[in-house]
Amino acid sequence: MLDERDRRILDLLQKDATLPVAEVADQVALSASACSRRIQKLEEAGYVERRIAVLDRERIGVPTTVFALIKTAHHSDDWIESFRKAISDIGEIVEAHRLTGSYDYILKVVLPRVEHYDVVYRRLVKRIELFDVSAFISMEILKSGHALPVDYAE
Amino acid sequence: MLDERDRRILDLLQKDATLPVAEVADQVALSASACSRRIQKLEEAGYVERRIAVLDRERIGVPTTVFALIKTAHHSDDWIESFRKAISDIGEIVEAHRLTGSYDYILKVVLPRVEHYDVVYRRLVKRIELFDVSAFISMEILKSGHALPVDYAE
DNA sequence: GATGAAATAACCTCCTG
DNA sequence: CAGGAGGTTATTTCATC
Repeated sequence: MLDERDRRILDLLQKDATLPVAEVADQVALSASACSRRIQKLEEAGYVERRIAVLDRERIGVPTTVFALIKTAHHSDDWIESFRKAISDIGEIVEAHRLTGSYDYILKVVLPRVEHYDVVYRRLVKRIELFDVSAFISMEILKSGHALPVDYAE
Repeated sequence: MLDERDRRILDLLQKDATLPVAEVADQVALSASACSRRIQKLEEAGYVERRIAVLDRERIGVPTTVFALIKTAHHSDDWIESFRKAISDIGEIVEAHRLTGSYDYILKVVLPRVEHYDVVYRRLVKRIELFDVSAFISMEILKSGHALPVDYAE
């Protein structure tokens, strides 16, 4: 369903959505009108989830990243519900996955500084019981991709 | 430097950058022109890093997420350089951090399906020596935030 | 210094050839 | 696919507070 041009278009837009259609058209060797049509099709088909502004971590006051790996003994529906709610309420937790293996959950937490992790940790354990939480502080971001590989898209 | 309106504007745009200025203006009780000016100021001041299209993981063919936690014995400049290069080259690795603590690195990997993790793993260990790699498969995304908390911004 | 209203400019989209 | 008209949206100007 998608050809190389479509993938290229998606890749360009996921890196910079402010690109004028005319410029995208240039880069994929297409006329502006044809390119505009393709972009519309791609959006209608749901390839583009949404368009967002990526804020600057430094400027926005949360330059620090901590990953929290969580083990829990509780797996009741009630507990899970409370946990979900807590995750959703705490803004510093920007990403959360339920895992397989020796840890049950991973949280990505953004903070003004490392010491602030304690505040978030307390806010979390006040609401739910956790068996074990290991915090890993990010010292350096090697790749901060909002970009997905487009090679598998069809 | 920022007031409540500015934070609100940033929050709206980081959730949906397609919002017409007029609508953002409405939500913060401002005229379109005043709002447009504020957005410009915010961009000039560097609060907005960029604007991007977020692609649909399912549609784009990489619905599966795996977190790889890595320990390494090597810390020479050469090794680090090779590691960086590998990370940067492998598209399935969408995020990478250098950590403190019992693990040295964390990678977020996106894949067409779990079995494909092996392909990425082999591609990585072919290029660099790793002491230990633990893979944690995401069974469920509880929060997939591209959104930062704006409360700390000033 | 920041606002709102109106004028201007830029852009996208649709239509025609 | 190229070119241009028409409509929509954003930006700039200007007067005002």
